[in-house]
Amino acid sequence: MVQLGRHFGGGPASLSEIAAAEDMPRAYLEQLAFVLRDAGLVTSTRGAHGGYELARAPEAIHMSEVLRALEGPLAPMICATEDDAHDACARTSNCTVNLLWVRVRDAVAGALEGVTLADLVPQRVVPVHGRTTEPTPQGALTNS
Amino acid sequence: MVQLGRHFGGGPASLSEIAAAEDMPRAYLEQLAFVLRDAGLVTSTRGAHGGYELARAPEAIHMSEVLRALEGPLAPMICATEDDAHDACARTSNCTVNLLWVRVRDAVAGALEGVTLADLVPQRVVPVHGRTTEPTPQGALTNS
DNA sequence: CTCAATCCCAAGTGATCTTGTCGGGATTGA
DNA sequence: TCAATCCCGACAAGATCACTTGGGATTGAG
Repeated sequence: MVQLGRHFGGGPASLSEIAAAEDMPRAYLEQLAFVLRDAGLVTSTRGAHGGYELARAPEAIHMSEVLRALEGPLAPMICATEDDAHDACARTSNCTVNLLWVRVRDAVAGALEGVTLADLVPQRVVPVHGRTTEPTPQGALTNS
Repeated sequence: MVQLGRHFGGGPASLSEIAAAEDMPRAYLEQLAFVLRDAGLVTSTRGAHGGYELARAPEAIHMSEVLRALEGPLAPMICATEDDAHDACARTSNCTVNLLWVRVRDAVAGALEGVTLADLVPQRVVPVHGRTTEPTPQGALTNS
């Protein structure tokens, strides 16, 4: 799913393109794209030559956002949701394990926060003038 | 599930007791208990007054072990399993997201490693003579 | 010895989640 | 107008999770 992100970084792309490149069903990608759009991570242009585009530079998109958008609030367990309405679990009072989950959750959040989309874009050799696969239009892709 | 662990720390307990205390179905607890036993985390004594007991002191049992035993190798995604037979995902070659999952996995493992069963046992007031809530048994919980 | 309490174990069930599929719109550039 | 594209809701197969069923085997107490 997040494979989507990889493909961005270049211009706007239609779902059909992406579907072909990732060989995933187009209809499924649509679903994900809507969610990402609602989350403000991608922008869409409709009509004949429409498609999706990143809303921000890849370096500015933390994977935590993407994951939260796609999979909901990242809680390893109910009773450790991020918006602390944490009386979801009836056992809450006598359940000390909560502490564990919260810690795990924070660890995950931290790891996710530390990775941006840019980190996951495979380096398509920056164009000196060879132009092999993909131009890399604007200043993305600086770090590993 | 892991609630089991909480109840140990005292003497050996029969499943019926634990089931009553946690109000969970006894039969289900059995399943979990077997797994924990196979993993060497608890020992069992059969027969009339049998029951389960921790195999080690609570401070010596990392939650990572418990979780691994109960839920299998902790991989946030297939393609990031712990035993690095990591060509489970057909897309592996062109999939850079793997890096992300590995990082998340390590973060989780770290968090789990840093918490022992003792940290999750609600303090049944250790007999010194004052202490109400949290005696912190021995040098656990030093870091955040 | 007998019996009940307990652990041992495999297989099955039902709800929920994940991963998609389908079908039909709405919007836009050519 | 027409085709390409996004938009959206509802459905379905498969896996997974939490739990149940139905039997054993082992042991201490009477």
